[in-house]
Amino acid sequence: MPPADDFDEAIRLSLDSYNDEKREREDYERDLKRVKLDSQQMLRRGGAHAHDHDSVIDSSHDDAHTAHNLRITQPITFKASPYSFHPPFLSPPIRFDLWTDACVQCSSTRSRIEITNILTNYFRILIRSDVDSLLPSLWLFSHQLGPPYEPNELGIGGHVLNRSLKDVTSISPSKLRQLHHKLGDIGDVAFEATRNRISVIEPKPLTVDAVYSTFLSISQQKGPRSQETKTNLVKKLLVSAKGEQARYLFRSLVQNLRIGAVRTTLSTALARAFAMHYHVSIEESEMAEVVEATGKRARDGEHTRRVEEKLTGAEKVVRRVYARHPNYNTLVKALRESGLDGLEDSVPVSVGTPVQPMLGAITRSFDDVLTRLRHRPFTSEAKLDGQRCQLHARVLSASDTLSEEYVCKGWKSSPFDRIGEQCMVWIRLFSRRLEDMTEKYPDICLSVLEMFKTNPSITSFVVDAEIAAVDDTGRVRPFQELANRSRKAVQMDDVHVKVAVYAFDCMLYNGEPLLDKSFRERRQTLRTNLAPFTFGNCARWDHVPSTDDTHLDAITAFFHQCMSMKAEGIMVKLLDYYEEAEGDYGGDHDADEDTKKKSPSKQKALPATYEPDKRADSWLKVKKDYIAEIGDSMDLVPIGAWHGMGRKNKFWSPILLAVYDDDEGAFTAVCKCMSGFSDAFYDSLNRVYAEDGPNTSSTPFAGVQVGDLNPDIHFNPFQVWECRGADITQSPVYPAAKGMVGEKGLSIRFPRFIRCREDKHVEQANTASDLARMYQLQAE
DNA sequence: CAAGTTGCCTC
DNA sequence: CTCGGAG
DNA sequence: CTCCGAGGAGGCAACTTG
Repeated sequence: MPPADDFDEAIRLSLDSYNDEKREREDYERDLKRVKLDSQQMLRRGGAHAHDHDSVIDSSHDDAHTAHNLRITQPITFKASPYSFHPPFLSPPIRFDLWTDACVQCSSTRSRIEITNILTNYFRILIRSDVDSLLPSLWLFSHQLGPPYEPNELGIGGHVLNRSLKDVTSISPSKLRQLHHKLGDIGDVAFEATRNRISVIEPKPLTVDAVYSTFLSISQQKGPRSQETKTNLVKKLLVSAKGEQARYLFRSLVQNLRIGAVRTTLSTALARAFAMHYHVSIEESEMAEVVEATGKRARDGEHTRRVEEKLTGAEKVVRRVYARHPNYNTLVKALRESGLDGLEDSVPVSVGTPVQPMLGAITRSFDDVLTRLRHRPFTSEAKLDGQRCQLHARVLSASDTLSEEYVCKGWKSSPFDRIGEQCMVWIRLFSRRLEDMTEKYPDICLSVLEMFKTNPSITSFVVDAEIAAVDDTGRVRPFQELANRSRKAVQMDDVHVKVAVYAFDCMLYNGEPLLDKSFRERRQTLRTNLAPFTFGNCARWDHVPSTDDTHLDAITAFFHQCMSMKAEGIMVKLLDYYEEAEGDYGGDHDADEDTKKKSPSKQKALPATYEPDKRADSWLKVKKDYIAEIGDSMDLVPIGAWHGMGRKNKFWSPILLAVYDDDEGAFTAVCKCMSGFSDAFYDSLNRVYAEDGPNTSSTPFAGVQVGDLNPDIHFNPFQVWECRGADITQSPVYPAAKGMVGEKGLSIRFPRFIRCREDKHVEQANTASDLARMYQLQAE
C-alpha cells in the first residue's frame, strides 16, 4: 500500500488519463460520423468515381482539391541538391503531411539522385526541427517498426484495410474490389476513396510520431478480437488522413511504399543529411587558395565538388557501419551524439547483432568463373539446399553484467563449471533476413553449448552457416523437409526433423571481428577452433564440403559431386586479396584460351574480406538451373491470369500455366509464372489475350482444370511456352499430376518464362506423366 | 473445438 | 529465391 | 553495375468462423 498522498496522486493521474481517453474516443467517433456522412454525400453526387483512372496517378499534385485541406504549411520542394537547399525550421512535432510530401515527391521521379536528395533534405529538416521524429520517419520509410530481429510485425493485410475503408468511407466492398483491380494498389484505392472528402471541421492533423506509435500499437495487439482492435486503430488514422496521406498510410501498412527507395538509399540519405548538418562547411581559407589559383569563376564549382566529396565519404561510412550493425536505433543515436566521427567504433560489429550476410553474384558458366577469378587462389564450396544461419554465441561469466533484456532475447544454457568458474552460454541464431530464429533450433543451441564446454579457450564467436535437414545416416534431405520444422518455442522433444549445421565462415572469434581478414584466414580460424563433431541429441556440427583445386575439370567434378548430394550448386570464393600486376598472366589454365583474349591484362583488384550486404564478385554462385545445358526446362500451356499490381497493373501477371494430361486430354494447372517476361511481351499478351477477345473467358475453357485456383481471367489453351525452374515440388494446391506421386499434386520451384514456342502445338507440351517422372528422377 | 483464412517467413 | 527496368 | 519492386512455391502460426 502506497502512502496516502501518493495514492491520491495515482488516482488523480489515472482519472486524468481516463478522461483523456474518453475525450479522444468521443472526438474520434464524431470525426468518423462526419467523415462517413461526407463520403456518402460525395457518392451520391458521384464525385469519387467521376475521374477516370489515367488521371488518378498523376493528378495528385496539380489537383487543387487534394493539397489544401490537411495542410497548413506551404508545400516544400525537397529535390534540390543538398548544398543549395536550406532546411527551414518547422515547429515540432513534425506532421505526417511532411513525410507524405517526401513520399509524393520521391514517386514523382525515377532519378535515383533526385530521390536521394529528397530524402536527404527531408531528414535535414527533421535534424534541424524535430530530431525525435527522425527515427519514426526512418522506420516508416523502411517498412519496419524496428530492427528485423525483434518481433514487430503489423499482422494486418488487405482484409483489415478494406474493412477500414468500407467503414470509414461507406463505399461498398464490391466497389472497393473493382477499384483495387483497376488501380492495382491498395494505397491508390485509399487515395481514390478519400480524395474528395470534404469535412466541415478539419480533424486534428496527424504527426509522424503519432502514426508510428499507432503502428507499434497495432503490432502489439494479440489474441481473440485483436483483428477488430487493429481495424479500429487503422480507422482512427484514416479519419485524419485523406488523399495522398491516406495513400501512403495504406502503402505503409502493407509495407510497400513504392517510392523507389529502400535500405541502401535510406542509409545514403541519412549519411548525407548528417554530413550536411555536421561538417559541410568548407573552410574559407581552403577556398581562398582555389580562387587564387583558378580565379573567382571556378570557386563555386570547386566548392560544390568538395562538398560532394565529403558527402560521398559520409555515405560510405554510414553504409558500411549499417551493414555491420543494421539497427537504425543504434545508428541514429550515435549520429545524434557524436556525428560521423568515430562512428565505426561507436557502432561496432557485436555479438548479438547480426551483420548483413554477404551474398554471391550469379554466374552462368564455369568459363565465367575462371574469367573472373583467373589465376587467383579460390575455393569451391557446396551450396546446400537449406537455410542460411548466422550463429552468435558468447560465454557469460558470473562477473558479466548484462541487461536482463539482452539475456532474455537469446538462448541461455544452464550453468556449468569452466576453469573453476561458474558460467553459462548465451546464443542467438539469425536467418538470412536477420530474423531471430533461435527458438526454432534448440538442437543447434545444444551443439554450440557443447563446443564451449569441450573447448575452454572459446569465449565468443559469430559464424555463417547453412542448416540442412539430414536423415539418420547423415545424408542431406530436401528443402521441403527442413520447412516442416516447427518455428516457435520448440523443445528438444518436439524436434522431428533432424538437421546439421554446415559452417562456412567466421566473422568474429573471441571478441575479435574478422571481417577485414582474408577468407583464408577466417576459414582457418573456423577450422582450427570450431571443428566438426557429433554428440548425443545435438545437431551435427560440420564444415561445408569444399575443394581448393582451381582447375576446370576439378571444379566441374566437384560440382557434379555436389549435385549427387542434392546441393543446389556451388559457391566459388576468393581466398586471398590479390592484385594482379600489369601484364601479368601468371600460371596457366587448361581452359583459358578464349577468356584470355577477351580480358585485358588488367583485372580489377578484389578483396577477399567479408563484405556484408554486398553481392561481391569475390563470391560467385553457380547453380544447376542457371546453366542452360544442365538445367531442364518444360513446355507449358498458359490457361489463365490475374490483373497485375503496381508497376504491372496494365498487364496480365501472374499467368497460370498447365501441363497437358494425355490420359484425359485435359490441361491441369501446375504453377503461376511472373518472371522472365519483358514489357514488350506483356504488351503482346494484352493483344493475344484481350479481355473481350476470342481467347479469353470468365469461365474455364473446355478441358482446363484449375483446381481451387481462381484466376481473374481464363485463357484459351493454344500456346506453348518454354519455362525453367529449379526443381519440382509436392504441392498442396496444384492439381497437376495429382495421385501420380503420393496424394498431392506437383508444382515447380522458382518458375520463369524463357520463350514462346511458336513451333509447338498444345498436344506437344509436357505432360503430367513427364512431370511425375521428373519428380521421381530428382528424388532418386 | 475443428476448419478455413491470412500473415509472414523460408527459399 | 527469380527476373526486367532504369539510372 | 547497382538498386528497386514486380511476384513464384510452400509451410507454420495465429486468428476468425462455422
